[in-house]
Parts: sequence; C-alpha cells; structure tokens
Amino acid sequence: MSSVKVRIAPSPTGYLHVGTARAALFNYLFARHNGGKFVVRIEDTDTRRSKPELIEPILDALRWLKLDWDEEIVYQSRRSELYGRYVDEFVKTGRAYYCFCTPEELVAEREQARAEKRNPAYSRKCLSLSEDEVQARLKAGEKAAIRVRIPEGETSYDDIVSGHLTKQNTELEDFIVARSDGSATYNFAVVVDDHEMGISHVLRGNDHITNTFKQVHIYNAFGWTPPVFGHVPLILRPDKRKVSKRLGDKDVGEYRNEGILPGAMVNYLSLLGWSPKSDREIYTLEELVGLFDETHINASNAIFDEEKLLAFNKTHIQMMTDHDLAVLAAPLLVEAGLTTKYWLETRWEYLRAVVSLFKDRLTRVSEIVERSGYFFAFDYTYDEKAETKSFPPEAADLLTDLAGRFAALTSFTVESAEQALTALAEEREIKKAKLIHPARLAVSGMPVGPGLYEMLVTLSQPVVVERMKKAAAYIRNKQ
RNA sequence: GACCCCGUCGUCUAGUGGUCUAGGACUCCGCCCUUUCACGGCGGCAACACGGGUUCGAGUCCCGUCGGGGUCGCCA
Repeated sequence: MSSVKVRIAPSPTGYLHVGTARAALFNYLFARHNGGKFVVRIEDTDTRRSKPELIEPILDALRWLKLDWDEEIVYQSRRSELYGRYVDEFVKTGRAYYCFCTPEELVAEREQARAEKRNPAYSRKCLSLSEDEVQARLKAGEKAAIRVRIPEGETSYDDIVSGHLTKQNTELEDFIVARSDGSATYNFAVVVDDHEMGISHVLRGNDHITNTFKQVHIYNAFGWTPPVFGHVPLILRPDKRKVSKRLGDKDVGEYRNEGILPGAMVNYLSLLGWSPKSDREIYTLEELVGLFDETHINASNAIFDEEKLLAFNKTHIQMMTDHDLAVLAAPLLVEAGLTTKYWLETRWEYLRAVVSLFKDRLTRVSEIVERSGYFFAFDYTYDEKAETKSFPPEAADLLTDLAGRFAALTSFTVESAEQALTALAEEREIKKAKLIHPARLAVSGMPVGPGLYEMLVTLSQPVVVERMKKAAAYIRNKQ
C-alpha cells in the first residue's frame, strides 16, 4: 500500500470520548502498520460551538494513549480562506447556489414536513431564483447560505467494511456547504482538507456513512479521487445507544483518573469492532501495530463493557514491572497524603516491595491508595468487624508471645517468620489461624491483604513487633 | 416516517459450505491452591433471531420477515 496517510479529526466540542479514541487508535494502527502517516486535524469550523480550551485536553488524552501523530496539527478554523476559494469555484461553475431562506423558515418547513409525514428535505425554493434577483438581493446586503445542487442519479463508493454502497441522489438533498457568514460547513471543509492534505484512507464511525455520500458527491463534482473509506462500527452503551457525553458516558480522561492504564484502554478498544482472528486477546500497542489489518474490521456495532475493560486493566497491571508500577503509584500515595515525595524517593526499594505485594490484587492502580496506607503510617484503626472475630481476649497473650518470638529472630524472613508462628501454634496446640488473623489485623488494621509473611517482612521486624505489642495492649484495655 | 448499516453465548468475538455435538475472552457458578483477599489451575452454565430458498450438505450463499443501531442541522 503506497503512501498511506490517515487522520483523526476531533471536534473541540467535548472531551475525547471512547468512540473517537477508538477511531484514533484504528487510524494510528493502520498508519503505523503500513509505514504511513497519522495526523491530527481539529475540526473547529463552528466558531460558536467549538471551545479552544478543549483542544489541549483532547491532545493530552491522545498522548496518554501513546497515539503520537505526525506533522503539524491542522486547524480548520485557520483555513477559511482556502475553503472560501473552493466555495466560490463551486458557485461559479454552477454546482452550488445561493439560498436566502432563513434558519427559522427552514426549521418551520422541516417541522411541517414531519407533521405531514413527508421527508424533511430542502424544498429547493431558492434554486429557481433568477440570476438577476440573486444579484440584487446580495447587493442589497441580504445574507445567503450556499447549497450544493445535487443532480439526478445515484452516488456510490466502496467501503472497506461494508462493501459497495449506493444511495439515490434524491435522498441526498441540497445540503449547505457555506453558512450565510461565508464560512464552510463540515461536509465541504472535510473534503477540501482531505484532498489538500493527501489523505489516502478515512476510517471513522459508521454514523458518518450518510455524510460520506455527500462528500463523495463533492469529490466527484471537483473531479477529485476520493480517499478510501472504511466505516467502523459504533461503540454503544449497555442500553445500546451511541455513547455520548450528554448521557453521562465517561471520556478517556475520566478513565485515566480512575486508574485505567493506557495500554489496557488501547487493548480493550482495539477489540471493539476489530479482531486479530486469534484466541489471544492481550496485546501491547506495539503488537497491535504489527497485527492490524483493516480488512478484519467488523461491521456490527459493539457495546462497551466496563467489566471487561477492568479485567484487561488487571491483566495489564500484572504485566508491568514493579518499578513501573511504583512510578505510577508514587504520586497517588503522595496526593492522598500517605507519604511525601521525598520519603518515597529515599526509600524506593521499599515502595517497590510494597507495590509488588499488591500487583496481583489491583483492578485499578489507584486502589493501592486505600489498601496500602499501613505501609506508610501507623495511624490506622482496626477494622471493626474483623476485630470482633480476630481480637478475642486471648489474642492479647498470643500476640505478645508472637511478638517476642519475632523479636528474637536474628534473620526476619518469610521462612523464619512462618516457622516462628507455626512453632507457637504447635506449642499452644491451637490452629495457625488463631495467630494469623490477629497478626494480620494487628499490623495492618485490615482483614485482607497480601500474604501475611511477605507483608510482615516488608513492614520490617521492628515495625511488626511494635504493632503487635500495641495491639495486645489495645485488646487488654478493652476488657 | 424515509434512507442507510447491522444481526453467533448477557457482553466482546472466532467461524469464509462438510473438520460445528459452534472455539476463545469477560461476567457468573463449582472445585483445587491458599487457614485472608487476590493471582494461578481445572471444570461448568450460556449463542448461530425467524421463515423460505440454493445445495448431497448451510452459522457460513440468496430472498423475505422480525429485531437493533445510525442519519435526516447555516453541528461535527
């Protein structure tokens, strides 16, 4: 495939949602797989609705996903002159015409059409205006939008995903290509840009299929060769509606804040509407680049299943090295007030050991905050429910005894700690559980957590001894 | 409503006429491992929307029905 160039064209009217992220991913994978270019174009032709302050968050989300782009970012808002030239040419050559209908009139027409169960297509009222009248009204300062004149016939193109698609031109209607303020609308600007930028393939959501016919018509009218189109299936909510910010669907940034790994998001998204045709599901971005094949894009819409995203996240966390996980966990722990940046930096090995204990137990990286507090401070309270079960009166004596034995160990290791505990249980003829549960609660305040002995060793001998003695005193005090 | 797209377990999917008593993953349920919670291992529940064709043979091809989604803006 020669000179592949694709683009992701987000509109800064909202944050990056999963649908756009997935489209970006497919375009990125397609470009990288074929040694082509992946560029970003900001579609902000609608000055009223576009919010410049949303551009950076969108780019940030793209960077976070590691979908790095080539070349300079193109802003449609800075290319109005270019569109204007083509619009003029369109009008001059008779492929478009002035329309003096006001938005209010058009809305009224549409409403009436719907009420009468007719199709709400434009009436073409202004198409029959005489050249003289048009010029006179323009000269008088009347505002006019510009509409394409759709000829009779049909428009068709070959879609990578859905095959040969055809639409009768009567279904297209004379859509507006330039607003009455002279600015080009989406369907026109997109064609000019994709053509000027040398875009070879357009992979986008199938909610654009209707637009594609309109755009293909413009390409044809200009005598340009359209890019190859591929309409990927939509990502739906569990209620089967298109994902939408309005309905409260999370954007990529929110998933990021919730502790989702970019690799997990990319991996999960890659399998929504595409398949490597393999039983394997876990891949890195690099592996996906190697595997991506646009002919394997599905045609049917997919429901976004957060449960499965979470499962992927869990797996991707397990795939990380202790060091990398520690890098992610550190700022979260500091932010939560559990420790300080300086403290962690001077005790990196400790952090790494702690993180390692939790690696197989985290669904989200952020969970480490609420689960590992006792590794950084001895200010926790004992879990109430666990206390009634694990801190019976006799536990005080047992903890004191166990603390003494731990203190006496010359080498505090997983093996020696377990041996000491086992020995005590045997001597007292009690189940090990009678020691394990109180010990866990004493040193962590929690009924659940990492393996007891690993946890003890990581906390260190003096800390463990101190905490067990404190717990013993606490139990006696309760009596 | 019109037009367009789509239709395999609850969800994501494999399946390109016979190897399908339909495979994998998530979820859920058992068992093992572990005297915690997980990880891991093993096993289980669960689907070809329906009806006609075509064919020796259809999840796979064709048509229809039904169902779902999308679009119908001087938004993108």
